[in-house]
Amino acid sequence: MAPTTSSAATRDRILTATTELFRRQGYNGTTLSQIVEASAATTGSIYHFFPGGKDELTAEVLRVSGAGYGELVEIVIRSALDPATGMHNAFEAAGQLMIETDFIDPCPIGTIAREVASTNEPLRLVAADVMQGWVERLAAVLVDAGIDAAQSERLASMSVTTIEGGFVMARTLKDIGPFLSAGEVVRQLIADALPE
Amino acid sequence: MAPTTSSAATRDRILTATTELFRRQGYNGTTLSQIVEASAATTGSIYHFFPGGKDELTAEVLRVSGAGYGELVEIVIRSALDPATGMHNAFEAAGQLMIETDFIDPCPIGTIAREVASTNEPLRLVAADVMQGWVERLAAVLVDAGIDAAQSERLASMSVTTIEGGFVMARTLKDIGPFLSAGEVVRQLIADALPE
DNA sequence: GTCTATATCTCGATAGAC
DNA sequence: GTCTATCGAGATATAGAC
Repeated sequence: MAPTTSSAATRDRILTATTELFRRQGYNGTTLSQIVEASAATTGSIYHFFPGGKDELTAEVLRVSGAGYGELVEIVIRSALDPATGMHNAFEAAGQLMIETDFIDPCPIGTIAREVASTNEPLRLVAADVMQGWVERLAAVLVDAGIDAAQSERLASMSVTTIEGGFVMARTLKDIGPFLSAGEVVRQLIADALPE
Repeated sequence: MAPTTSSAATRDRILTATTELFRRQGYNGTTLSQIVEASAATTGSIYHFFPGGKDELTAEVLRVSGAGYGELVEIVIRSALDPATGMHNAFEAAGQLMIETDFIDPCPIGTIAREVASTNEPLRLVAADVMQGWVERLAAVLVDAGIDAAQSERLASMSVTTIEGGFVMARTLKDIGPFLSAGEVVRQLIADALPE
């Protein structure tokens, strides 16, 4: 039972355009009219697909892009010989992306979360779900590599913390040096925890 | 040569109120009329002290509060027996503050930096100066404790990265667990680098 | 599902009296 | 230095034809 082709395409265009705008401008810095223009949709279409307006659209952007980032990072890590190397590769790839995009935010979720955490509880909860999901996903990879559950959870949490902080630093300084050197620390932390 | 009492008080009230609003709502989420109300000033006074409007006021908030945070952290670290313990104390204090304030942002600079990095180059540069200053300040403390210059710079950079990432996590999850456990990792990293 | 038109509100900024 | 009044622009959201 395939969805109507044109509807799906429009909804997707709206989500994609909004994600891209959020990466450059955050949540409060992005307006609906910018989304209308960038997605080549109309105000009517946006409210058709997201009757709750900007906040419902934002929640969906957080969920969809959050799941995408989590999946991407897991794939990068699992395709390496071990998770320490894999995490290192993930930092390298994100750093390369920042260089290539002139330091547009690789992932807007941390920015939006910090923007709305005290003022928009529904959106904060969505962001918290996404971030908790990242930690659990990473922890599962580390458990699969033979690290015990508690240590895996701590390392996974530290990894997400470092990635988020690294984005703040890189984007502000327009320099991936601190980001990559933080990635090297995380690589070592994971390597030290690996069995054998 | 003391400044006019009333003027200085008003200017300070504007800066303080704006910093507080930024901690809850970020840059784009805070309006001039909110600043007027919270500072008990008037539009005219704001433009009198900050002729460049919101952006000039924001730049000054970044500089003043950024210097304040840097000084505070240095004092906390230097008042401990060694910088590893001191850094641990700084994480504990920040965590305590987040609990007490229901997770209002302890420091809005990272949020604002990420909000404006792609859209407001003058403000991005101010934020970069502030952040670079933190790293240099922390590195100097580590050098004083006997760690070589290159290693001190890396550890200082990693510390700021971890603090910023920890703020994102704590504020989003409303849980200081990940923040404190990241602080424990940083404490260990510094302890391992200390001579003797 | 998509479109245009528009309602209602608030934004940042300015003017000019005091 | 501080005040009130207000500007023009642009915000989110809605209405109703198609």
